[in-house]
Amino acid sequence: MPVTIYDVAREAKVSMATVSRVINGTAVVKEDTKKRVLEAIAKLGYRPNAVARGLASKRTRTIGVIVPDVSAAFVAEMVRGIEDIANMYDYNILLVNSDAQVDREVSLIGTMWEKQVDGILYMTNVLTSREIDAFEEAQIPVVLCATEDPERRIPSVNIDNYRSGRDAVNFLLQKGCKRIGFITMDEGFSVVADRRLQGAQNRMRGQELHVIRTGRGRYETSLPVIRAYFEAHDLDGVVAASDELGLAAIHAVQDMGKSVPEDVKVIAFDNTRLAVMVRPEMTVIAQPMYDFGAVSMRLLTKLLQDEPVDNYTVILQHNIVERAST
Amino acid sequence: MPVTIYDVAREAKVSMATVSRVINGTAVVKEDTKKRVLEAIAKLGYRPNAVARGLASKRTRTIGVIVPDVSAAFVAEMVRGIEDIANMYDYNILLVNSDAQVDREVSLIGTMWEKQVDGILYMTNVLTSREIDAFEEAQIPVVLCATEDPERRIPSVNIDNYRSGRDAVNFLLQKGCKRIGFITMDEGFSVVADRRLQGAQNRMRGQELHVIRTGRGRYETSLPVIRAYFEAHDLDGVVAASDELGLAAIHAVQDMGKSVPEDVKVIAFDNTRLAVMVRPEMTVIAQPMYDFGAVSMRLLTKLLQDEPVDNYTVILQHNIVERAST
DNA sequence: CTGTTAGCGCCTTCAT
DNA sequence: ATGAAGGCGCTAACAG
Repeated sequence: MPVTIYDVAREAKVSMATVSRVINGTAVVKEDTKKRVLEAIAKLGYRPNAVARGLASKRTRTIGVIVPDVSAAFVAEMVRGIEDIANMYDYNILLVNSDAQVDREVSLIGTMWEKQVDGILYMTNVLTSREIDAFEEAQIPVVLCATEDPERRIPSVNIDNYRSGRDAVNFLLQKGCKRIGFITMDEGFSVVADRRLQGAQNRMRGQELHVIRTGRGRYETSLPVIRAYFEAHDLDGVVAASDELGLAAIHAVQDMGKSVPEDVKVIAFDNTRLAVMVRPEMTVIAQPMYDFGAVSMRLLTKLLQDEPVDNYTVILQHNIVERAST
Repeated sequence: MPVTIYDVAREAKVSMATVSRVINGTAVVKEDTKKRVLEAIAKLGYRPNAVARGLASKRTRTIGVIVPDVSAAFVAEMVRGIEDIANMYDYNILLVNSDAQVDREVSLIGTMWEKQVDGILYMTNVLTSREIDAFEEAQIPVVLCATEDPERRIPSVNIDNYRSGRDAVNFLLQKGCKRIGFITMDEGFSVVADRRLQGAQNRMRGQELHVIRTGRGRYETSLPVIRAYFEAHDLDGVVAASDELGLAAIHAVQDMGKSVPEDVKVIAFDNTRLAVMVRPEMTVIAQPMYDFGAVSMRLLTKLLQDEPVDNYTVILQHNIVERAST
C-alpha cells in the first residue's frame, strides 16, 4: 500500500488540506505545523501521486514532443535542448517519433490529447492542415521547432531559411566559385530545405544553379548520386542541405581523385558534430539545434503560464563557420 | 468543457459502465448497443482521459526512460528502438537525461515514481547501490539497457562485453599486429568500457597492451591525446572503445602522415553510422544499439503483464564487421 | 448483457 | 492558519 496524503496528514496530526498546502506552497502555513508535515513526509517516504494531481488540477506538467526521428543527430540534439529546459521548469517530456508521416502525426496528437499533456513541441518536414486541425481540436498549446509554417498560425522557433540559402551561395560566390551546385532532398520532402533552395536560387541572379536531388538525403544512398552528377558536370563549389550530404559530397570529390577545397569547395548545413569529424573539416551554415529545442520549450512555458510574449515567431540566427572545406 | 464518458453515455442512452466496456473491450457488449456507443463517441469527438484512467486503474501505460544523454548517437538509436516497441504495445515513453550523475539519477527515479510510470528502462555508465535502492523503494519494474550489473539483481539486455574486448584484440592479432593499443575512457567512467578492456588484456596473454586513456572519450579532446601517444609509441594496431574514438585514432594516424590500415590498423566499437562515413571506412565490433532498446522494452512488457520470461539477463550478439580500416 | 456504486489520490473552494 | 467536503474522469466490483 503506497502512502498517501492522508497518511501524512494523520502522522502530522493535521488535515490533508494542510499537507497539500505545504507541498504546493499554495497558501501560508504556520512554520511549526509545516515542519511537522515535512517530518511526516520524510518519515513515511511520501511521494505525491502526479496522476491524481493531474486529474484534480488538470495540469500534468508533461509536454508532448513529436519529432520525425530521434535517432537523427539534429533531432536528438534538439530534444536534448527541450529536455534541459523542460526539466528546469519542472516539466517532463513524452517523446514520440512520427517518421514525418501525416497519419501518424495526427494519431500522435490524439494520444497527446488523451494523455492530457500541457503543451506540445512539434517538428515535421511538411506541415499540413490536417495537423493544424488536430491541434485545434485537441485544444493544446503548440510550438513548432525548426519547422516552417507558411501561414504563421502557430508559434514557432526557426531560422530564416530563405536567407540562409542565400548566404551559403553567396559565400561560395565570394570564394570565387563559378559553377555551383545545391545538393538537397527531393522536392516536397522538406519545406525547410525547399526554402533554402529558393534563397540559393535567388542569390544566383539568373545564373545556373545545379540542383542535385538525393531522395531522403541519407549518406549511403546519396553518395553514388552525387558522384554520378559530379562526373557528368564540372562543378567547383557545392552547398549541401545537411552535414551528412556535405560529407557525401566531400567523399564523392575525393573518390574521383580530386580534392576539397582545391577543386571543389563544400559548405554544408547544420553543424552537427559530424562537421568536425571529417577531413577536411567542413565549413557550415551552423544551425542552433540545441537552441531550437531550448527556446521553443521556453516559449511554451510562457504560453502555459500566460506570460507576455513579444514574438510568437522566433527567428534564431544562423551563422557561417568557416573551416577547411572552402 | 471537454466531453466525458458521461456525455457519451447520455448520448448513447446507456450507462457510463457500458461505454467503458466498449472502450476497453473489457466485457461483452451487445452488438447493437456497442454500435450506438461508438457512434456517440464519434459524434461527440470523445477522447478518454488517460490521467483519470491512470488514477482509477493504477496503470498509466507510460514507461520511464532514463539515459545519460539522448544527443549521443548510440543512445538516440537505442531510444528509437525503445519507442518503436513501446508504441507497438501501446505505451508512451517519458524521456529524461541524467548525464550519468548519480544524484540526478536517483532524483529522476523519484520523478518516475511520482508520475506513476508502469516501468523503467535504465541506462547508465556505472550502476551503484544508490540507484538500486531507489528502484526498490519506488517498487517499479526495471530493465537495464546496455548497462552492466555485476550483481545481476536487475533484468538487463546487454552484449558480452568482456568477450567483445577479447574478440577485438584477437582480430588485430590475427591480422598480424604486434604492438597493440586500446583507446578508452578514464577508468571508472564506464563499467562497460572497463569490462572490454579486461577482455582485451586477457587475450594479450601477458604481452603488453598499450592503454590510452582519453577522459570522457569525446573526439575533440581525445584527438590530441591519441596523437601524442602515437608519436611516443610505435603501434601497429588499435582498438577504440567507440566509433568516435576510432575516428580520432584514424585522424591521428593520418595527421602524422601515416596511413590506415597500412601502418596502423583500427577497429572500433559500436558501428553507429559514423563508421561508414569515414575514409577508410571502419572495421567495427558492431553493437545492436536499436535492439538494446527494442529487446529491453519487449522484456519489460513481459514483466508488466506477467508473461513467462526464460531469461532475465539477455545477452545479444555482437559481431565484427570488417571494412577498410584493418 | 447492463446499470449502480465506490473509490483512485489529490486540489480547491468554502467555512471557521 | 486550518479543516471539511465536493469533485476531477474513469475503472472495477457487485448486483440484477
